[in-house]
Amino acid sequence: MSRYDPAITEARWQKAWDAAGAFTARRDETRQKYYVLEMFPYPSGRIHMGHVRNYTMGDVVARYKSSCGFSVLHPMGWDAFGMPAENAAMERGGHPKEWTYGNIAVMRDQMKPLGLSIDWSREFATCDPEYYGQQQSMFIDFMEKGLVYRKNAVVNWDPIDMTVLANEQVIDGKGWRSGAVVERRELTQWFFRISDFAGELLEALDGLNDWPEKVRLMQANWIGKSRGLQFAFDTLGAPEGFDRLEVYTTRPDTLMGASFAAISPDHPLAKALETGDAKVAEFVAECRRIGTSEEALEKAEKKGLDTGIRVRHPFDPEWELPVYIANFILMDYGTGAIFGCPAHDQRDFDFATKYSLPIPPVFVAEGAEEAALTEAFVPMKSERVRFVRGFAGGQVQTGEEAVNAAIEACEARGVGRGVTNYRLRDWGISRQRYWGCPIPVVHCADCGVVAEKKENLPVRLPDDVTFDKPGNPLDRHPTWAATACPSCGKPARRETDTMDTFVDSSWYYARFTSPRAATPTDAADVDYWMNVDQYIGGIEHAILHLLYSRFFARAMQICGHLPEKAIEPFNALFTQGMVTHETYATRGADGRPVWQLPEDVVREDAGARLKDGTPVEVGPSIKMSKSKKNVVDPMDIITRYGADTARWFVMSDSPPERDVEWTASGADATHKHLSRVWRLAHEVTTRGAGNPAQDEALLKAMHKTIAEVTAGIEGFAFNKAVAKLYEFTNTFSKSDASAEAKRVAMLTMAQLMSPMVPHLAEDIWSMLGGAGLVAQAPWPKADPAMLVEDTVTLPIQINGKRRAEIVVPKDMPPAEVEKIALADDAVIKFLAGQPVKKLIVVPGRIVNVVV
RNA sequence: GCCCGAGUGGCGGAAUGGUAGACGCAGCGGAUUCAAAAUCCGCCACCGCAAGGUAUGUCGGUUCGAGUCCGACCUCGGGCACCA
Repeated sequence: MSRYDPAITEARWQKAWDAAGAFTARRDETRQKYYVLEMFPYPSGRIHMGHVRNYTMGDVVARYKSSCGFSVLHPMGWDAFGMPAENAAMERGGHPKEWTYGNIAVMRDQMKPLGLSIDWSREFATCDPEYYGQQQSMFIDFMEKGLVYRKNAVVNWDPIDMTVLANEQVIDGKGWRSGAVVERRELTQWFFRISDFAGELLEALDGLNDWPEKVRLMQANWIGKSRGLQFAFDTLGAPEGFDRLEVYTTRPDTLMGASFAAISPDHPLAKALETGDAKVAEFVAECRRIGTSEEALEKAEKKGLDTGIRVRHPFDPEWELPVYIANFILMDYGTGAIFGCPAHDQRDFDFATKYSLPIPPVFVAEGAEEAALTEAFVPMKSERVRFVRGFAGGQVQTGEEAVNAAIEACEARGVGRGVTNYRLRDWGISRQRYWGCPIPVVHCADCGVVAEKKENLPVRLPDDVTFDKPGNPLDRHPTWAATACPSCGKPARRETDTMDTFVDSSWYYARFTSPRAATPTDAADVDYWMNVDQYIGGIEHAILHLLYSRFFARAMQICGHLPEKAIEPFNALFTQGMVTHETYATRGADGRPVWQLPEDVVREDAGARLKDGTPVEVGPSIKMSKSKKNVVDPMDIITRYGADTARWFVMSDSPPERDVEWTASGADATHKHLSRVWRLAHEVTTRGAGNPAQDEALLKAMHKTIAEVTAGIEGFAFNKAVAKLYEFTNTFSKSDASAEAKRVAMLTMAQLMSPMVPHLAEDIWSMLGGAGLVAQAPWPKADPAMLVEDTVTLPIQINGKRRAEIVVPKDMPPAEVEKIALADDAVIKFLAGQPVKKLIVVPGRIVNVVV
């Protein structure tokens, strides 16, 4: 055979790995463990390029670490609950369970040919009753530890379909199917007390040194610690029970610039006014049509309604401020009520301008005079400003100093108290949907809300459900909810809400350490395998999934399911970029976009069309997603060229943290390169003696490549590792070194390539007589003696511009380098006799002559 | 709107504050071939005949020296708590 045939070869090596049990993770106390995990996939139907990229990256790390002698755990599972399964059932009939397990079977079959070094014996899906039953058991533990509670919270309500909508299902304020204007509606829901951990989750970020700085920053901002003043206004003309209005402000130093107070439409006072005042009721109803997302709220036009109620300024009983209901005040942050200082907050400024309220400045720029404002003056808190209506601290101070002084001054006068607030809200986990983990509690008329007994777990989802009408099938199931109260035994009703799918993904990493255990985790296994040493996933999970997992690990530790060391479950995090693709859409009858698959679109110079000629709108290249249909099927590449080509391709070129735009070109070239390497290896077996005088040069290049590829893999710069391997391929190809040197060099190259293209590497390894499997061979080490160069080429700059270069011995003293540089013909020419003002010699780097 | 990123040849990208464009793709030229495929060799930022000049989204700044550091802006992307 003189050609590389992946179709045969890849299957053969996969069998060989299986036979050797190469990827079965074993608790081996004699070896250091390494747990590498990629964020597990949602079984959407077929694998896409993002999966190939993600899992190949993890595989490179897993195979590399294994070669370095670690006992590696590299598992795979399925994040299998969620809305799309129910949507599919509604659209196409069938059952979410069949749809989900069918997708899993397809995707598993697609992933296996990739040759990933996964321990498939640990596979599970979060919709397996064995998994969600353990989750229910932990929910009950959390209840016992006071980590769970119920309260009212708002949801998007579709008044036509009579169902709760996810934010994604609300488009321009309307339900995606019914088109009805969506309302905010309150429901009693289950919450995890993540906000109790706000301070700890924030502080512990400092210890996550192997997380990207940007993720830590995003999480810190999300948690949003602030120091401020909470105080109460006395009200005038408010309904009974609302004599005082509690507000929270992070800028108490601007209290003398207050011009109004504002409350959230969801504030109890707004609700009290709503019943007796048609205008308030109408305005509040309008506010409730904005939807529940913070984005929608912030983007909506800022509006308010004067309630007629007034509050007294705490420092001046004669000074009255109007109380507005304003659509931009969040009930979930602070007290749901604020005072507005338009001079120093742009949003308040716009509001005051709109409703003709006064705009008294509190401070001006240092050295400036008080003047009418055309926009809010909002300096950095660290900037010094001159207070013209201050009441605390010196006249000139920074915002920060003023805030602290104001809190002290207010506390001294008995106006409120300094409090630390967090933006982080408790985690609402109730979903009014079928395809999720049932919340294991029972509602009893006598006993109230009671946890299910653990021996009755799992509370299984019923199979006989229908999706022909909107709403929660569990709610309308004739018998499922009927049960006996675990406490008194009387007839009672099950909770019909299921859990947020983020719960499922908040502990799967721990379950992988003992996936069949009869308890959520097994002490010996979590102790050996935790933490995840390297976690890899999309940047889109930077906040929610990762924060929830950090919370969950703490909660599990409290309940005895994780050791203390695992409260930060991910030692190192790598956020890969996304695979993006252009989007294609035609227009539906209602004018809404109808997304089209790339494979159905014919791209033309002027635009794009469907195969039947329908014009297609081409949208920007964005994250591949099922909902936008801008997905490309990697299986085409695998069947045509083999898995190694797909793997090498996604590791080349783009740095892993950067988004990569998928284009069809390039796969062919990748395949050519791999064939070339194989051919070069094959030639080694047939060539003549060669020229031993060239051996050293080839082996030096080999050791340099070992160092560079190792550094590339360690540093998650796979694209650079690949580039260095290309370079070495060229060097190898041109070298006429001896047969033995070439054999050694090629064996090493196969090893260095093996994390990326394991099948090809095995083939070359066995062809050249390598011992055993390359997958189990120890990683090569670069010989430092072979990396040393004797001379160095120094560029010479004149006034920062490169004009010449000199070759000097590596360790030449700077004084001698200076002499040689100044004696250089090109340098003399460019200096043209001008005196040298300064001469900078950076040893081994550069010479700069300043004239 | 708020928080976080990214922007370098025709394209993907490389570059501890030290020769901008490694490596790859595409393109061009050549060898081989009856011809092709495959393979191999060479060229390849822009302007300029050249000397040389201009170039890392834009505008400023720090520095002997800036793609890299600082400030402002522009564009694109991610997240915004019920998409996963």
